[in-house]
Amino acid sequence: MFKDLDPILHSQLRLAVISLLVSVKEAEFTYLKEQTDATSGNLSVQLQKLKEAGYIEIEKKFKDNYPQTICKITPGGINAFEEYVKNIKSYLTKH
Amino acid sequence: MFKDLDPILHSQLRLAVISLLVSVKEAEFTYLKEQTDATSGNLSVQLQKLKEAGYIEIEKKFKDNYPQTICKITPGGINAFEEYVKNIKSYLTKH
DNA sequence: ATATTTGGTTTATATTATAAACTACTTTAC
DNA sequence: GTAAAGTAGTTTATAATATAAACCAAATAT
Repeated sequence: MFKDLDPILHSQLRLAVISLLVSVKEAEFTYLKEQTDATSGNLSVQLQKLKEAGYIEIEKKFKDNYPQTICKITPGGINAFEEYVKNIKSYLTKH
Repeated sequence: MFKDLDPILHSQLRLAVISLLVSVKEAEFTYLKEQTDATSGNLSVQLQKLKEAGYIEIEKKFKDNYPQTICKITPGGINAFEEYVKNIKSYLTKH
């Protein structure tokens, strides 16, 4: 009846991040922070978790002398997102 | 861009319970436990939280000598569910 | 030069979710 | 009639999460 929801994605911030990365494919830390309205600390922690889960890759560079963190979604991340979307729909309609 | 998700409903078990109660209007503890595949302890705790939030009402009776817990959704619960459904959709499509 | 800003990370704390243990009673089997 | 197993939960303890606060290193502005 109810499909299990991937706990990695069942988190407001992590879901928002993946939702963004699914379309843009690549985004800066600051862009994600802006779009999700998260605090830096929270975003930093949640990005690490998405990375540990293999859902995103994180690349650290420098841009105009400042550190720059770039995030990209992986095929596993895309897949997990699509699964999640499919599964949560079982909760959203009346039974 | 992303709407905030009611933390009371952004929980797999509580969302499942509300999803059920939205259609059936009234259900026993044991029925909810069966349908959601939850442990008794977890269900008990989450029902209390839904009650504290004013999303459900809980009535305790006896049926055939056994204790019976009946749950009903409130107008506030219905409203919160509909809001939640609307809001989570902002996460589920590509941006 | 020192104060502030940028772009983060780490650590500590509060909140949640889950599981395990327990309560209270009933039914069934001996 | 009493011991064992089952019903219907609640409470408590533990693990997992989210959030905030503090911190770091370097750059820029005053």
